[in-house]
Amino acid sequence: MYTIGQISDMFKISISAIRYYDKEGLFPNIKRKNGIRQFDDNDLEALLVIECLKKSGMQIKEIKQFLIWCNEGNSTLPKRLKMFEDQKIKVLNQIQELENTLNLINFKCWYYSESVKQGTDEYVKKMPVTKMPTDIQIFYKKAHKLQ
Amino acid sequence: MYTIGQISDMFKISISAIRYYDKEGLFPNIKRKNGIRQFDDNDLEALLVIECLKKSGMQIKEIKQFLIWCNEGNSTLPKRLKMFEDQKIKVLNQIQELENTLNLINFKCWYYSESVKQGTDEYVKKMPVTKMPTDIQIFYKKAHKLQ
DNA sequence: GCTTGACCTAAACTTAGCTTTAGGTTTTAT
DNA sequence: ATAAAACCTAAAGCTAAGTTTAGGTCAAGC
Repeated sequence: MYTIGQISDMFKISISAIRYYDKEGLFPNIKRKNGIRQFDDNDLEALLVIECLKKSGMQIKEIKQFLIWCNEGNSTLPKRLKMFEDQKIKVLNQIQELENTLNLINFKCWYYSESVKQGTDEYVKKMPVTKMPTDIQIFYKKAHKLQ
Repeated sequence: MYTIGQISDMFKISISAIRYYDKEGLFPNIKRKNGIRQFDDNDLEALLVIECLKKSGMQIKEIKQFLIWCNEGNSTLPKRLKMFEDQKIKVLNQIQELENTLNLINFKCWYYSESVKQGTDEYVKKMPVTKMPTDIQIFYKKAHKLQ
């Protein structure tokens, strides 16, 4: 059994945030003694999943629904499966989007490191695609829909 | 030259959002005719970068700073380079975190697809690590700091 | 016995990034 | 010439995910 302060230290989540999660229904079965929350291993496990789902961009309302399903027993297993399958697709899309973003950032890193070397960006700005490094060319053509 | 409505269609960004970006200083040099905004190719280019930086999690205040630097000429080239280099690291970290999240989601997908097959999760819950599929084992050991 | 520290609640406040509303001007089409 | 469509501003409103504040309870150590 852990107090809210111990949980806060373990997970590096502020006490007020944990109370907020509880208020929003993320610990549907938490025990209390004299009004004081007592977190057990189930609650730790729940918090692990909560952190994961939050990082994947899921909202607290949706996470709450999942925890309600967990409490309803085997009849909700297909719903829980579908939730994770849907979330998997969302995370894969997020990774893809970040990789596209990374390509533009890499292009800008190259652009500015060349410009800094020369003290001006006027030559880099005018540089023909064929004179750029190969990996930069690939991005540049994609972004500008050339060739 | 484009009107705000055309920009909105091109970028699939709401008109009110574009006005908000302008109010926040993301188009420091935009032209007006009779009070009506006239977006030129520089503004299109800026909006491309704005979208990219937003997707990478950068706040509008910081993006504004970048656009101010762009207007200040060559003396700010090193600052702009550093900004993109820092942002690159942040994006790489975000991708790493999403991949960790994906591992837990994959574990849960496996867990629930087995449970759905059996109509209950009691056997999957008790399953020894050595009986899990190899890719699932790898995650499980990592997450539970076994072996 | 009293003070300190850890816990509690309810409610107000905060922040970012917009959207909505209300009222007004300009452009375009008929 | 006029009506509709597209533009404008300023200010208020919204949402999520907390944080802060104010006031109170409870257990432990001195």
